Amino acid sequence: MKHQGPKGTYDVLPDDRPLRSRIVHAAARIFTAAGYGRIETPAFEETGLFVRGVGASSDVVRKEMYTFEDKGGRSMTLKPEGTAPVVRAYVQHGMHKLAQPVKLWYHERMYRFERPQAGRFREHYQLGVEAIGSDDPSLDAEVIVLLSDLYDELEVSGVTLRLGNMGCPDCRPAYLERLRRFLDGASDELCEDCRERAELNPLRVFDCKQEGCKAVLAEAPLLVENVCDACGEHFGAVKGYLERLGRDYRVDGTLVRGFDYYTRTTFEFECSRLGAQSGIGGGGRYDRLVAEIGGPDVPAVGFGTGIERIVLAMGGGEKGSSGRLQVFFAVLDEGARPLVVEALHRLRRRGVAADTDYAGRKLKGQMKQADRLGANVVVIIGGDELARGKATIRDMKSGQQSELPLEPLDDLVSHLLERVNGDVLS
RNA sequence: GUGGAUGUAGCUCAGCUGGUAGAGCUCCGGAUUGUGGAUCCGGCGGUCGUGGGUUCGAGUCCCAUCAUCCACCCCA
Repeated sequence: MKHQGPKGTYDVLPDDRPLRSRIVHAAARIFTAAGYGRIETPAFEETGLFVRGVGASSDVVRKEMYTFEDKGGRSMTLKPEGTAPVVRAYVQHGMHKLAQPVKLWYHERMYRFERPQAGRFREHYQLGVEAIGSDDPSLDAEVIVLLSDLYDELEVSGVTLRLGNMGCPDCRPAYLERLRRFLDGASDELCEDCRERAELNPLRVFDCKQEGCKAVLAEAPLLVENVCDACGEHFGAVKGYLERLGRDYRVDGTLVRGFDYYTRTTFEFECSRLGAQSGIGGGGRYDRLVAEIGGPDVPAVGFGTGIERIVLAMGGGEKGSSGRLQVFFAVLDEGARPLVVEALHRLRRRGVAADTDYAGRKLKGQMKQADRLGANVVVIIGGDELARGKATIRDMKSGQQSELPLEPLDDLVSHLLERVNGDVLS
């Protein structure tokens, strides 16, 4: 093959559309009902936005960004995640002067330079929301329930929710110090990776799957249990709201998310139907991020969820037909084509899906094509019809046929419009 | 960046211990001088991922390379 799509990318073909549209429409409806307005941000941003926002120590920034220099010598990066760009837009457009919180949702492509595998791509789509300008715990719950509602609406089964608490700049450093001391004490029993993690980003050791490390970590102090009173109370309130809304969750002290900006509530939805990449969506509170990138010191909370993973969890394989045709013109005599071209145009302008044969098929082939396209009505114009100034109208469901005059075209078009409108209503 | 598996027709795949490529589906046509979804028949379609090597001969064996998939890592 001469060319193929870049590694880790894929094409969305017409038959993939119905399922994807259903997902995005469900999200739009659910987010809109909760007062979220849609925002779109550029495909790329200044590299510095992600370095400062996502964090220089995160894997995403260290080795997964699509970074390039533009013709003006500026370093740009294809966005690897959705929160930093939205926050940048919030600051740039002075949204802190609007009524708070400002609620935004997005549907965007993200880019990360990773080795592809099941449910992981170099270009992927995410749906997400960001609620900026409030630290009310009910907003944390709102955001979590919004995502949970989306999965419910789409009937994604096998989804579970894990909750964590990252604390705040007042209490986390003390905990990290304590964890580091604990890890130092047990460093003989840790794997090489974990000893390295203990230095760089100690929380990451909780991700380790090595049995030896897991045994050690079972005894480790957990951040959820060592936050300050304010963070503890906030977390308690979030849990209370979730319970009131009837959402099951599991508090998981080992839940660690990949971005550095999280504070207090973090959460992750996992789906048993996914494979190794079991996370289907997640997010959390990021009370320091807006200030970090140069905006006012306002708290915020949000999530992102991957379209590909939702598709996978929904069974992915089921493809729908990309569209249903209403009227098909079977042309047997090229003399009829000018008339057909005009009739098609008029029907289409009225919103009727109409098509004809362009491949020189015989009548049988054209009927087959009409059937494939799901046409309700076929208008047959052959030599006979043309000579008599008539068109044969065939109802594809009943097989019944009748004739109509070809001229005036207005009458033929009105008749067809009436017919398909009837079909739509029935 | 690391490990494993796999690369044959547009799609899904067969091809035994090396002898020069097949099926099903799709598409087009015929059986039905101008009528769809069923059946039967026929046709189109492949430098067997690529490049070397071994051999009289390689889809089949060896090496390299590329790609895809799965897993690690990390995340959606």
